[in-house]
Amino acid sequence: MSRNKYPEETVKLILEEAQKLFIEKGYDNTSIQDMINHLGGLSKGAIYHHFKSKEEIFEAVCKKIGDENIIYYNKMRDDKTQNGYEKLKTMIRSAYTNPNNDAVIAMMDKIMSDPKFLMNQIRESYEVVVPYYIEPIIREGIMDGSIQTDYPRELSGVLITLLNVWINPMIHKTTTIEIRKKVEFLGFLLKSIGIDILDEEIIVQYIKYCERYNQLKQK
Amino acid sequence: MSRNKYPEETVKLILEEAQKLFIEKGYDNTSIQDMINHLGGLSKGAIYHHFKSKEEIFEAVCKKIGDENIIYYNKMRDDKTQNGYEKLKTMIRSAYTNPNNDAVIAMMDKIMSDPKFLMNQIRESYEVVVPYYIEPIIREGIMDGSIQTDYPRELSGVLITLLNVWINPMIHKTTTIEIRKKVEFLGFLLKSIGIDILDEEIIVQYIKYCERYNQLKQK
DNA sequence: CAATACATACCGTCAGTCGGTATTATAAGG
DNA sequence: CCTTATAATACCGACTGACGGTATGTATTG
Repeated sequence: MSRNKYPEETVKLILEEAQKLFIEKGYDNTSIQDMINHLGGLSKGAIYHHFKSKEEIFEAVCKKIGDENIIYYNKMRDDKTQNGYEKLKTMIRSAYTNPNNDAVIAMMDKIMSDPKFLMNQIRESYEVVVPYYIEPIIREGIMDGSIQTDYPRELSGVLITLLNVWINPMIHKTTTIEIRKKVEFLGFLLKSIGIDILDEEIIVQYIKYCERYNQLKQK
Repeated sequence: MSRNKYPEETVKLILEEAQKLFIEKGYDNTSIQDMINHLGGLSKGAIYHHFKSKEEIFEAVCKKIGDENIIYYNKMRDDKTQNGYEKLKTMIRSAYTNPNNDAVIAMMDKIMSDPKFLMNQIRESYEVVVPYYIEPIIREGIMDGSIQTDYPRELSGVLITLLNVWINPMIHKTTTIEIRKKVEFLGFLLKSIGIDILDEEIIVQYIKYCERYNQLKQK
C-alpha cells in the first residue's frame, strides 16, 4: 500500500482490525500476520512503525473501547433531568439494556473469556468508572437527598465489584433459577445498606438478559 | 537423564519447577526451555511425554496449588471444636494470617498479577471454595444457630467476591487510609445482612497485612 | 517382546528487527 | 514565489531467534 498522507487514518485502520480480531479470536490467537492479511496490502513494517509491540496495540484497543464507553457514561452522569438516585439506576440498567442485541452480548462474552481483557476491565472499573462516575453520582444523590450513605467511595466499589464479577453470567455460569436468587439477594443487600435500588423491573430485565446469554451459549 | 523407574517422581519434579517458574516469571514468560534448563538433564521429549501441552502443565500446577489449599480448608471445615460462626471467622482470617511471611505474600502477588492465574483463582473460588467450604460452613452456622440468613449460597458468593477481588490489595492498590475505610465498610455491610463477623481484631490484622504488602511493593 | 521413559533433531509459527525505498514536509537560495 | 537540496516520515519485506510442539529413535522396565 502506498504511503498515506494522513497516518492517523492508517493507525485507525489497524486499531479497528485489531479490535475485531482480538474480540473474535482472543489476544493470544490473533497474530500480527492475521492483521496484515485483513488490512489489504499493509505490511508488517507499517504496523511496527506505528506501534512498538503487539502489547501496545492491545493497550490502544483497550483505550479505544474505554473512550467509546465514556461518551455514554458522561451523558448519564451529566444529565440534568435526573437526580442521583435515578442516575445510579440508569447506570446499573445500562450494563445490560444496551447490550440487548446478540452481537454485543457475543462481544462481551469473548472479552470476558480472555483473561487479559477481563483483568483490564476490572482494573478500569476501579480506576475510572468508580472514581469518575459511580462515586460522583452517589455523592450527588447524597447532596440532593435521594441517597443516604456515609461511604460513597466504598459503596461504589462494592456495587461495581458485585455487578462486574459476582453477578456476571460470563464469569460465573448460572442457571435461571440461581440467577433470580442472586439478583434478589443483591437487591436485599443494597437495601440493607441504605440503597433500595433494584426494583422488580430491573430484576426482570436482568434475568431476561442472563437467559438470552445462556441461550446463545448453548448453541 | 536416564529413565526413572518411578515416573511420578519425574512428573513431580516437572510440576515443582513449573510452579516455581510460573510464579516467578508468569505463564507467558516461562518457556518449556526454561524448565528444561532448570531440570538438570531432563529433555523436552520427557516433558511432552508426561504432558501434552504447556497449557496442561499450567492446569496441573493450578490443581496442585488447589489441592494444597484444600488440606487446610478441610481441617477448618471439619473442626469439631468450632461452631459455624467461629469456622467462618477462621476461614476469613486464614486468607491473610497464614501468609504472614513475606515469601507467601510475594508469591500471591505474582499469581494475582498474571491474568491467567487470577482468573483461575476466581473461577476456583466459585466452583470449589464456595460450594464445598463456605456454604457448608454457613449452613452449619444456620443449623447451630450461630448464623442467621435465608441465602447461604448467595452470601458465600458475595463474601468470597468482596474478599478476593474488591478488598484484595493485589488487584486494587490502596493506601493505608483507604484500607481502613474499606474493611470497616465491609464489616458494616456484613453486619447489615445479618453476619456480624469482622471484629476489631480481624480488621487490625487485615490492615497490618495490607501495610506489609505495600511496604514490600515499594521496594 | 511389549510398553514405557526418555533423548534429539526437526518443524511451523510467531513477535519483532533491519536495511531499504518512496513520499512528504521543511527550508534555503535564486 | 518557485525551485531544489535535505531531512523526516510512511511503509516494504526479507530475515532472525525463540517458541510450542512433533517425529523418530533408543534404552529400560515389566
